[in-house]
Amino acid sequence: MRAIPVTSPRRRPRQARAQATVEAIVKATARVLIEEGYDRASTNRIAQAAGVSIGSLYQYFPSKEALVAALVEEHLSKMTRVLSQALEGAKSPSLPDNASVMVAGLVSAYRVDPRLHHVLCQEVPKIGELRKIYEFEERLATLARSYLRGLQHTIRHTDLDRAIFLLVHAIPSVIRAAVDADPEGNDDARLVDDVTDMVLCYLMVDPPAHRSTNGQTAPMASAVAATV
Amino acid sequence: MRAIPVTSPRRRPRQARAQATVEAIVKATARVLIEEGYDRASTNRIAQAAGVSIGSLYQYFPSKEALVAALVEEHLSKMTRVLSQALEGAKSPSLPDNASVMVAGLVSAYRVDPRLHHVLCQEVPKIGELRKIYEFEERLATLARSYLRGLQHTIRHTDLDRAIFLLVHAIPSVIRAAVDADPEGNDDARLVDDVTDMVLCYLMVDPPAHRSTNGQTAPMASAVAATV
Amino acid sequence: MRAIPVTSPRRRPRQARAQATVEAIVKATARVLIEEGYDRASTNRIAQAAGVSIGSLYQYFPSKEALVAALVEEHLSKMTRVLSQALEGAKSPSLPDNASVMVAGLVSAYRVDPRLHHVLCQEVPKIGELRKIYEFEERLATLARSYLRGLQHTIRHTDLDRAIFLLVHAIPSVIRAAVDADPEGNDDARLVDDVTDMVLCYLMVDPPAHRSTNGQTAPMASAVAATV
Amino acid sequence: MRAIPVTSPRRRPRQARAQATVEAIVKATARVLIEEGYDRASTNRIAQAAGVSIGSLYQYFPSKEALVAALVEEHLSKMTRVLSQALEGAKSPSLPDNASVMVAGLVSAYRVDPRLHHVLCQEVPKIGELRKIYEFEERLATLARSYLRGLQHTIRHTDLDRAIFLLVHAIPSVIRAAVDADPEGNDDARLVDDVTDMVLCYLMVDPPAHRSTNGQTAPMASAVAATV
DNA sequence: AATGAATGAGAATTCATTCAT
DNA sequence: GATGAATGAATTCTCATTCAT
Repeated sequence: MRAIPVTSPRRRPRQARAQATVEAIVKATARVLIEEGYDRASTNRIAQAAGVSIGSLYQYFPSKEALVAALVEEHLSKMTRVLSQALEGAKSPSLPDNASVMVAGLVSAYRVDPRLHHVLCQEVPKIGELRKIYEFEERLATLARSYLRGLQHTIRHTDLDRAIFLLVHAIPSVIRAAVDADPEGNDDARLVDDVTDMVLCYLMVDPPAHRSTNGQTAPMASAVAATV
Repeated sequence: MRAIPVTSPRRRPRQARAQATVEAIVKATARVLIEEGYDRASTNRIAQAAGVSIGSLYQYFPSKEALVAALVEEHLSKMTRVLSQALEGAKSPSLPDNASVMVAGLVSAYRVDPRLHHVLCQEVPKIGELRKIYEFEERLATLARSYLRGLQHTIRHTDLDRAIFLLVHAIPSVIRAAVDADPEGNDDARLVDDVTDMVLCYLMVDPPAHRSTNGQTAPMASAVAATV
Repeated sequence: MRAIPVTSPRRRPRQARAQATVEAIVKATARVLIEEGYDRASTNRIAQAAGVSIGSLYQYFPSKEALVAALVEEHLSKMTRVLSQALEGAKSPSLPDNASVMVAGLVSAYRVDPRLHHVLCQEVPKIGELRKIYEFEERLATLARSYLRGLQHTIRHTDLDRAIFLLVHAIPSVIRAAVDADPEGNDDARLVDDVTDMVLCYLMVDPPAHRSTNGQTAPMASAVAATV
Repeated sequence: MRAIPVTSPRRRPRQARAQATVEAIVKATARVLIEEGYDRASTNRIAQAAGVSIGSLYQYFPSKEALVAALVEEHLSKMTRVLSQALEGAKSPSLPDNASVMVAGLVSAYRVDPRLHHVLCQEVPKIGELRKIYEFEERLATLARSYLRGLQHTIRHTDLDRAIFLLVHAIPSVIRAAVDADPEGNDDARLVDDVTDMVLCYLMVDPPAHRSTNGQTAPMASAVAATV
């Protein structure tokens, strides 16, 4: 099958100068990936974009894949951090409240760098370390599972894992599509409402009263979304 | 930015033999794409896999992109055909009935060649003609729009396009994930039920009685699914 | 330890044109190896020296090692051929007669392309297929063994294999050194005599009468040598 | 042709610490050369193996060639030292006695670091200073010449230089082969006997009585060998 | 003196594509 | 029409060497 190249970083930069170089390289990787696409993103081009010699690039990254893997890792941790921060505020035990905060957090996460995310998901071959892009959704599933377990009684589904499987695949792709379609994020409040609505309809035995308001933004939910 | 190569087929083969050659090449492209991934899939390898000389390949396809574009086209039309066939049978005007048939049709469509679909969606750079892979979901949206317009009164949403946007992105990604996770398709009946349930919850003012059955397959829906 | 690269030839040339290309490449490899040494002999330089594009080179040889391996093989078979031809003539069962013919044959073999032989032995890393340069001496040992077994009674040594081990390592290196020191081969007749003398002294219970003639060429032996 | 790089050591280290560094580097060179082969032995790898920064390496050695040249020098002087020590003991004017001591000394010399010797002889390109590896055999020739001149009358050969040429190329290669084939040196005593026997047969008008004992170790000779 | 970051020429190798037969 | 030989730009990656700290 396919060979999996080495992706573990090569040398830990000790001096500040080297740290800067590494960062410049990773940043340049993102830029080139976005602007040129995965297969046009040659290591030379990336080095050039980073204002660094090709030798320096290989001093820190043993292969092109290692480069992208580092970027994936960074991007993922950014998304995770954004999501976590968004979730910190709201600790209401109510599913509806939480759902909208969660969805709003997700939207923020997917706003971190949508164009990079796109390339990482749609062009990068998912081999070895590069499979890690999928991890965000896995973390999401874990998160959802642990939260929803405590609310089993308000949920229609007997098979919670199954319900989570559906949501964890349905929600991100809706958000991703919406984010891609609306780069400025003008409509994010409504997006949050719509997705939240979808989630609540799907999960709850008795969905909340705003059930029929789709098309008009429900005030509270969008207030939360706007703060993200 | 990125150059978009010529992708229109070079010459329409008139003779049966040539037709066979073209088919062999496209089939080989699919095979190599699946086995090697996009960037390892060289035209020489494809020609070899097709049992054809590289010269012959270029006789019919002016570039690698044209080759993959042809494959995308073929794959898309197969999926569309499978979906259409699935929809032909059921003409009940009832949304619940139709939804499950539709979902079952979609599942069948995504079963056409999941591994190829994966490569086409997750690896192939989406430039020029290769964007066409997104067309399936666009066709889906059109289909849904025209069907649901007639049922506005049974639907919660005032902004139908918006609701369709959500569904059209949510449903395929759930199905794709489920199909990838269950290559044999043993659980397809349940998948159809679950997704249908999700759709109906989301769309209908008064979702049907089986609302709370998730985790147990609703007989009727799975009966339909089984016939696909 | 050290990675062993692929060395089996890539594609069998079918057309005459390709055959010529392959030959040109191997010839160029020898030339560049001799002129530049192993580590300066880049595949690009070789391709250029062969008047062929680098792509053509890799069409037929999957790696630099494969290239050198092919050369080794060719060189070895040339040497073997020359030796065999030299041995064909003389079928006398007498050890002295045979020895000088054998030695003369060896000298001719080591004259095939001494500079190439030198690089192949002294610079090329002996990994994988490239170990084969050592095979000539192994073949020699086999040859000597089968011949000398029939003459056990005229030989001083009870442990024949041991005696052969010594000779098989002693003789070629003397010849090689002499060949390198005398590129024109003016002194080959004397070389044959000297080495033959050495062999006979070493092997025979009663070495022949010319034992003390070293320094003056014994007529018969040199006559044989001259015909090679 | 080939450029010959600077090989003279850059600065004579005066301090003990620097001396230690230099030694560590040369030792590391040997290690890496043996383990990785010449072309995989990069200066960075060597510096790392020496536990020294690449900058320090270049402080003492102006080039890779200088590094290897220093190693060659060291290795050669070790071999010479071992040989000299072995010769010191025996000062008998008898050729047979001396021959076996000499051969035993040679065996010890070639046992100094056979794997390094192998790389140095068989892989390192013999340019510039690196030709020095051949010097050992040249010193040997000188040694043999000066010793044997005094024994002309017991020797069959009128052309002594010629005889020495043969021996000086024959003997080391036999010893090298035997040493490589028997890394533990279990058979060294016999090796010494066999080679000595070969030498005496070749040189002497009346070879000693043990002429026919090959295959059984002659007691005295092996006694000497055992003491080395 | 020492460190290790940085350099960039150059090596091996691939692959889309062209062209002679 | 078909074949497959040939092309060479482009890519990944290494390594001897220099230089700032």
